[in-house]
Amino acid sequence: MATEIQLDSIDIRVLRALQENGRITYDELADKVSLSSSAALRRVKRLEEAGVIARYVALLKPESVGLGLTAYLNVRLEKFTATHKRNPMDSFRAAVQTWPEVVECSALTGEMDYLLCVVVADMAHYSRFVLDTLLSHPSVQDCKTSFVLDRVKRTTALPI
Amino acid sequence: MATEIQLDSIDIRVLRALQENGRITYDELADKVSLSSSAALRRVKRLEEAGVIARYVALLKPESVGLGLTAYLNVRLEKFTATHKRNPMDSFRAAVQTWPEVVECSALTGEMDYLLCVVVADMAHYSRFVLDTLLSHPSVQDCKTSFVLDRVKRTTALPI
DNA sequence: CTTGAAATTTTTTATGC
DNA sequence: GCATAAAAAATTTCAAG
Repeated sequence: MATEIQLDSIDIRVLRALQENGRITYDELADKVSLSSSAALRRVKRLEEAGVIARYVALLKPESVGLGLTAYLNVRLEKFTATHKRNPMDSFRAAVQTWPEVVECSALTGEMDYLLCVVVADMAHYSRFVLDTLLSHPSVQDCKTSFVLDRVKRTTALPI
Repeated sequence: MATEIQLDSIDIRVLRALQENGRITYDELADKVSLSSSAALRRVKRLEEAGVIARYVALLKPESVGLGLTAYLNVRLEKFTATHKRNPMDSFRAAVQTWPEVVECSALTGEMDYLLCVVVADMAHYSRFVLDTLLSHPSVQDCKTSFVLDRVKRTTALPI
């Protein structure tokens, strides 16, 4: 799972194909990488076991499940002082995991501490999230929002 | 593919399961949503045809394919003037599609025009991307980078 | 130590109820 | 919606390079 493994050019082609289509059959995959289907299977299993392939997922179209608004939020946390029972960072990170609207959260270099990507139904939902959830959290000092006007590119495929 | 379809509570549970595991078998899925496997299949096919399920993909662990550095870049484009042969916006959007390092690109509200998420091997690779590719593009005026220190949360699962 | 062909098991898909 | 059956795919086995 955690061990670094050596990837040859066939592995890379297998991974590219699976990033493109996670449900490709071993016959099709074998064709693409010029191997037999059993050899293709063995490659895939090895990559799964080594943790190179983390998981397989279905990707949904946000609008078709009623999620029409995406926003990026730069969040700044409170400084850690003796008055706090708990480290604001730990507290915030734990909270983020429980907020379903947050689909991405990264700690960043620069002035703002965290960048969040939030997916919601509409502006009313967004407003409720920021006021009742995010800014109500004791670790959060302030945030700045940018709304997504247009998703120009979005891929889960890593550049390999 | 584009038509809005009505989703009932079983559809939602099917979608949740598939966002979790895109390779779940229809038997397992049927169990989870308390349906027969053929009924589960029909639900999934309907959701695929309606475009609710966009695709199935494998997700890779970035570090295991040698991609250790992620950055968010706020990009500002040149204003459109008569000197330009082409609208900078169109030109930039087309270019972004061809840059494999860019895994996300969104047009945003606010001062900066675009937010890019860029995945690279290391700082040398990042530097080359910014200097030789991004800033060399005629449509790009300037950019500000924030590096990802830690991915606190990252999910492809939409909050349904 | 990896491959590929064939055999076997499991899953997917179509059909009738 | 379900159960069954046929087709397809995944997985195992095993002989060979």
